[in-house]
Amino acid sequence: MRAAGIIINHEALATDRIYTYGIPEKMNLKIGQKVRVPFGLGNRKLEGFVVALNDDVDLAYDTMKMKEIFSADPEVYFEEKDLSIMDEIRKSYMATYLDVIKLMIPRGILQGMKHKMSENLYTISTLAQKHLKSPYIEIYNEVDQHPGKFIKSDLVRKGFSLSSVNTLIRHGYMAVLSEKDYRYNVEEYENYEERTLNEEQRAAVETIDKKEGTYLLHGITGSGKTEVFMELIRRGLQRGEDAIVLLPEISLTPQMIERFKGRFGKEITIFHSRLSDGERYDEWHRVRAGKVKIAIGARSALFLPFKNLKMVIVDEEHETTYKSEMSPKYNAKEVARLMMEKNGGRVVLASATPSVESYYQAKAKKLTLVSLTRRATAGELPKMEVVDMREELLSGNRTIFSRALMKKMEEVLERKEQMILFLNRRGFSTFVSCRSCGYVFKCSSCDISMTYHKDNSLICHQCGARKYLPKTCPSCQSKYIKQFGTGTEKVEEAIRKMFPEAKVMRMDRDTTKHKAAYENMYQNFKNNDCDILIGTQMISKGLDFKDVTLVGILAADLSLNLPDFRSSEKTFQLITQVAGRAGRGDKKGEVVIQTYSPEHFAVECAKTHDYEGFYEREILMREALKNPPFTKIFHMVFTSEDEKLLREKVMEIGDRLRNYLKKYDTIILLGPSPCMISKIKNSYRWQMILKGDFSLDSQESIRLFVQNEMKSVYKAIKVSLDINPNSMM
DNA sequence: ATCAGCAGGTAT
DNA sequence: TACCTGCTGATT
Repeated sequence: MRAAGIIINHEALATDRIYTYGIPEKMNLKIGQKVRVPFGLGNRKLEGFVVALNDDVDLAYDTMKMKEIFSADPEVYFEEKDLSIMDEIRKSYMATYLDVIKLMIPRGILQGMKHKMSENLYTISTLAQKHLKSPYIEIYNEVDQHPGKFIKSDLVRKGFSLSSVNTLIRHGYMAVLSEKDYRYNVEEYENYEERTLNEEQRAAVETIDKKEGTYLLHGITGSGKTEVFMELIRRGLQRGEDAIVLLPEISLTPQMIERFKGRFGKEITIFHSRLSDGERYDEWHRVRAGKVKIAIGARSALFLPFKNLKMVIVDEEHETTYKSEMSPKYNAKEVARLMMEKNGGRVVLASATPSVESYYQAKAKKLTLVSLTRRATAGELPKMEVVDMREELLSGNRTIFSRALMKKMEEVLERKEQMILFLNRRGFSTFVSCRSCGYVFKCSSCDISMTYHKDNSLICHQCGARKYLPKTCPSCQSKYIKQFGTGTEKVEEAIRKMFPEAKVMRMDRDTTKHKAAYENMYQNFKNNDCDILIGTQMISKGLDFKDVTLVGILAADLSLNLPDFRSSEKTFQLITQVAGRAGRGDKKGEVVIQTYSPEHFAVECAKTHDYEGFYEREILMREALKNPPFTKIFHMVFTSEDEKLLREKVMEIGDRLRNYLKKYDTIILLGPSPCMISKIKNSYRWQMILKGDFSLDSQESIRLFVQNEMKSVYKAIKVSLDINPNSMM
């Protein structure tokens, strides 16, 4: 009998393997199909996916005991050519087979998502004399001008009566056609004008277009990287090649969408996390049907089923969002490279502030560096000023704004220009404590202090828990409760007091919860209905407004003091990116950086727009401390509600692992130790950090060792494994 | 998840 | 000896 290798859709570590099933006589089975199979002693009907056929199936298993597949879904979700990349992802990021399959299929498929059908109206014959009167004429014309665009209820919404519509259908003037309804991407945009490329941009295009490979496009803010992407895509399209542009979610602004859609029209799909499952499903099908040649989207767009994918552009490549925090914890930049190496295509990593890892690879000639050193539009790089906040304090200024920034804000308002104030922390104040006994308000289920918000509530920024701030201290009943630290809400309040007539907007997670909020704010700012925009990380990129002449970075130290080996890099990138929002039009831009550590090299180099200088300093530190790109980090986090069991078991595993690791002389183990945030949602957290030169094999054997050690407590303690995580909090 | 198999207990 | 309960381990 013919046989198939099947991955069962079942969340359990023990079932994470390929099962062998017999294929019924008449069944024509292909790789990537979803099947139903009998599983376990009770022969429960479970779903699975075909990953191997016939000769490739491991037939060591006793074929007499082999069960048969019940049925197969005709849809093919992935193909044989995808299997090698899937396996590489699985091994590189220590994921399960099922996790990787879930990457390839549109979300919702496992819940039985189907095409939505729509009952669209069409005209089929011209109106006869007796119906040439109101309201029939109006209805007929409406449908005739927009064939297939309306369903009955649309017309009712336009004020026509349902019975009149039905009359026209009954008399054979119109018909209802049941069609596949694409739930998204119907919006059209005006044609976006093609800009002529400058010398530098053209040279960049030529270099990258000439031959396949991986490129790092290092272009200062405002140097017109997007135009380079568009030209590269245009040339690829002419050769019949597909392309994907990856962007961090927050850069996927209406402005960016407008530009791409205006330029490439219907051949494009916008694929981001705010799509519903149904919308994703439809877009996935449009790609597979070949209706779409280009995808713009977040990380997950990388797995859209293009036929001839030859280019992946990763914009803002230094951003951490390309590393997934969910299993499989893949890095989209690395996966894109694997894919393009296999397909013979191009990867373009682009940034004004490349990640240290990428720049290191460029220096080591593992990828090709292409630079854009001039702003495409007239504007020059903004003038930078660093203000030492310690001196402000010494001179008696205890407000959030330095005197230099105050003066500049007044001038900008005077000149009727716009400004952006950046503070990477939402809420009103960072923490609240009792001045009498020192009690700090902490989240009851997490180990972090709660943030005060202006509606008199305390919010845990880790789990979202919320409670009202009591009038007295819960510990000593004292009334002297004080808020410390500053968030965007406090900045907004201070600004409104100082400049009551200025129009102010605040943009952070709290004010952009609603789908349209971001777009509305964006339009308001663009139309000059706002003088001062206050925001978090969210405003640090993508925004391109010509009247912004001042950017204030209120506390550059916030990211500098994080206990993370990337904190300098993060700070340099943030300052450079935010500063890049200033002076993008004809007017000159100015930037004020407020900090308590003006002498830090990340601040100094950002001030002088000196990426190279920053990199040279930073790479020395990385090497000295054996951090990436010189090593890989293998992070293990153990979580449990039982604090004592967790501590004891993890200590024990730590001892045994240290012993086990003796055979790998390049790998060192740090810990076990409690995580920085030692409790989240009532789960205690311990960690082990392994640094070194991991191969896929050593990674695998360490994973198996740890999982085996965990067997006896697999219900009480969970372990999460991550290769090169973004953060180890 | 779910079921069979088994150990170790209690009721008869 | 029959029956119950809780644990373990495997699922093609």
